[in-house]
Amino acid sequence: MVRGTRVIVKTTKIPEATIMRLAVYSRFLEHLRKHDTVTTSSGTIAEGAGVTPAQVRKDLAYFGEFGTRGVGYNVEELCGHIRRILGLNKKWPSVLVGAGKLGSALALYEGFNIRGFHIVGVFDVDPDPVGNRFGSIKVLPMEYLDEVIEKEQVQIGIITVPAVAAQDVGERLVEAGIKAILNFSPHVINLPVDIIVRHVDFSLHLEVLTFNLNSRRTIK
Amino acid sequence: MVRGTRVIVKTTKIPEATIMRLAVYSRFLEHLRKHDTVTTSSGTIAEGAGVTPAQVRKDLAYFGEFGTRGVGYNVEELCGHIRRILGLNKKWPSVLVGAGKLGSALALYEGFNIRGFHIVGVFDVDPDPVGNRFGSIKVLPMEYLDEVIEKEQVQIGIITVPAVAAQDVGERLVEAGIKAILNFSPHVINLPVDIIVRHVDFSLHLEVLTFNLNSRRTIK
DNA sequence: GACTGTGAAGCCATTCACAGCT
DNA sequence: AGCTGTGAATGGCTTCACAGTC
Repeated sequence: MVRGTRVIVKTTKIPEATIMRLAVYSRFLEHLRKHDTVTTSSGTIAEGAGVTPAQVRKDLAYFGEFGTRGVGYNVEELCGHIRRILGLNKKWPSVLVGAGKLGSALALYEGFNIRGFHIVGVFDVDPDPVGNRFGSIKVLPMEYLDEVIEKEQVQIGIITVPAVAAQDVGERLVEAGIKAILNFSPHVINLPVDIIVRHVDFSLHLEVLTFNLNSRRTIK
Repeated sequence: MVRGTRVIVKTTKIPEATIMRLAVYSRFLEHLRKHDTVTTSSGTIAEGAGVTPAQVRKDLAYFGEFGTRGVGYNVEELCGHIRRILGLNKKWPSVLVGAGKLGSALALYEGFNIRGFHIVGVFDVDPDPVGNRFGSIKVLPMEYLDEVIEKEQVQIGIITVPAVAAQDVGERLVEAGIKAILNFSPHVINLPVDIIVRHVDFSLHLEVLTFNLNSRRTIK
């Protein structure tokens, strides 16, 4: 124990799976809100999120007591709580590196902007797409990376370059001051431990499907 | 116990996380193979995949003994084994429903075709994009779904429609004989238990990032 | 000496079951 | 009666540590 430390560190480690589910709950709650539902229950949320009611309650319990016993949860209120927990009450400007097919789709993808993430810069090493425009954003050469990141206070970087370039781009982003990275390339990247990195690889999920299709047929 | 049953069901449940990691290992092994590496070790694979050596060995142990004690693994051989386990030795034709930005990016994404998945049909309910072409594939109206699925023996469906349409499209795919679904829409879908469904939602991952950025700053 | 394969231990997440509130 | 919040129990995944092999 460090003497004199006044900061109370929440020692309860929250499972990452819980965070992911909270995000799913928030989606479902927004859906309910749109349909003017005022009150809901752990059972209803569970069904909408594809989990068990006990799971919903446990997940929420990590952060406080948001419901009323015997009654349930106020949709509007719970939705707000979860959004605040996830940090969705703030704006999160981000930069995207890799202006290929996937990159352009993500840059234009409405789903991102809707939820508080907006891409303030798209970059590419390859001079070819530079100068092109994706919606209102134009693709810039890598030289402008530091400038944009500092000016717009960007903390999040999205990588959509081919596998071979991923590691380099990751390091480049860290140099430029990025704190968290979403890596869509099919290559694992190694960065300092204080950088939050998440690897999102579609084909990985496809391979889980083929594994299951395969073994299911074998067993039958 | 059912009398007379001769089928030996492998009771060892394999963790889904193991399958996902095997897919990552196979990527790294292919990378090694390209660089003409003949032999490797659990330590090297672990580093390339961002896990521990023990984890690599445990994962492989579910399926057999592929290495040589004191020596390591033959890259070519292990790669083949894993590919066979995941079912990647076969072709997996698939259909994609939802010809929006994300759908078109995925249909054109080289990463898919490379690994044995190829999209044999792109569909959309909205008549607008129908008739457009994504590379060599043209977007068809939903009426042709059953025909294509049967003719091409398709088992995998990819959903890239907006949230509101996801459930309907899922049911439609199941009707048409699809056995496994990759759902890219931001809405959980409920389908019969014998259908394998995986939900891939980018913004979920972004929200994990913002949660971490948020709580990190609070603790500091 | 190096590295795999594996039972056992440890750890973490989910589920259960019930007390507590409305 | 209905539904939340939670300690306890369960189950499952990961890590450890070492015997076995080259």
